[in-house]
Amino acid sequence: MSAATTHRDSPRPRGAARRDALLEAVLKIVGEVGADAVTHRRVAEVADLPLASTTYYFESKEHLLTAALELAAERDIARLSEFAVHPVAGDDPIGLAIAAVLDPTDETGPSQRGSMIANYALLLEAARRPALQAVARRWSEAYLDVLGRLLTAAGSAEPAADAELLMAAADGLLIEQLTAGTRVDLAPRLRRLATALVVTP
Amino acid sequence: MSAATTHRDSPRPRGAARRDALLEAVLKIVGEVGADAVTHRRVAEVADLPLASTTYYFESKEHLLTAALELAAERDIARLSEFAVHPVAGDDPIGLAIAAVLDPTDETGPSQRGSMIANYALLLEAARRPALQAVARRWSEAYLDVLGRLLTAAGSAEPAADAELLMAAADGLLIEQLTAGTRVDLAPRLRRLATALVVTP
DNA sequence: CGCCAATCGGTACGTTTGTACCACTTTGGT
DNA sequence: ACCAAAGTGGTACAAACGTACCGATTGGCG
Repeated sequence: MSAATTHRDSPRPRGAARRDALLEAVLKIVGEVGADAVTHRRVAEVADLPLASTTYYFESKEHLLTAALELAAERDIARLSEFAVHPVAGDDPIGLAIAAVLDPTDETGPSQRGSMIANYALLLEAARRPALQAVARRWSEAYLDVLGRLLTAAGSAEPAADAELLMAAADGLLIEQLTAGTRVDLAPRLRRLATALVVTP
Repeated sequence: MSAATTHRDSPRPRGAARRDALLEAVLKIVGEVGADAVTHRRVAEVADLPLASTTYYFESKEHLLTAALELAAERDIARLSEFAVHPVAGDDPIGLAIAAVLDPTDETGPSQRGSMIANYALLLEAARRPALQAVARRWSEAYLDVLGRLLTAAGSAEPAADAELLMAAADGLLIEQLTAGTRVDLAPRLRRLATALVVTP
């Protein structure tokens, strides 16, 4: 975070804030309008920056989308890590697992919904662009790691398999909520799944 | 009585084949390249039809995408209905449920993968376009109906909730396979989930 | 200070886009 | 056979697009 003021070999050159603002704008547009609405001009406008800044920091639109996926993934992984370092034995591990996987839903507001749409839309881009698959894998592995830990604490006989199922079910339920426009609390549903898995040998 | 008393009972207007070919082309493009690659010219080229045919059958690009989602949904619902009318008691209901939800994976080849990507990409469009949410709901309800029936036969205490979880998990696993580029048999994983749910009161 | 490279921002260019238009052919009821 | 409606396809055009270019500006280092 803290940048050395003297050495210019710092990994954060001067205009890093602009770069971040552009990626932020990409995520906003993808979530609100769609990936095909991501144009250099619109990104620059949303970020309140001149058009040329987009080509200065990203050599092509492809790189812009790739970097946006990476940002979304890294941001979510950072959020997840708070759940990973939770050694408190008193808490319900299943409840923590569900909270970890449902956390983005908690914060109300349409912006949260938009960022979730952006996450899934960009993730799906990885299905067609091999360059993004590495990011997608890191993302899911971060989830599987945290969930596997928590399910082990919950007494699962197959923590790896159960983590995969829990994550998949959460993704599926969230996507269904987004696409059908419904609004129900997913926690009880996932709790049924998690408890059923944990008691199964 | 008037001259307009022509017989319009024909269920398919004359140019329906062209309309279908255009929608087919849209699905192919969405699956192989992406939704933002769907342009009038490319659609016409893939369908081997003149450019003007796209504007003749669809008044805008938006309508084109909407109709493509509807086609994908109706096609998949038709496939599903074969599992719904399966009264054979000797079969394993859980196996049938897994087969219903994993069926598109069976057929090998990259085209199947592409159509699955197209399905999820178009489905995600419904998150932003309210006009598509009705289609998305019909689609998921068709799955929930079939799965609920099969899980009831399997002895589930909560067939509706379990059907929702099974469908969500299948979607999540399929998306993960598509985005991470992995290739494993999902049936055993889903069987663990289904059996765990069925034995849980 | 004065320098130099990074950063900035305005503008230009060739391409692609969505959509409109219009002349032509085919179709089916009378 | 006739004719309105439906279908067909070539072309046109303004707008938006990705990207290149280049002079002005900035801030740390000698």
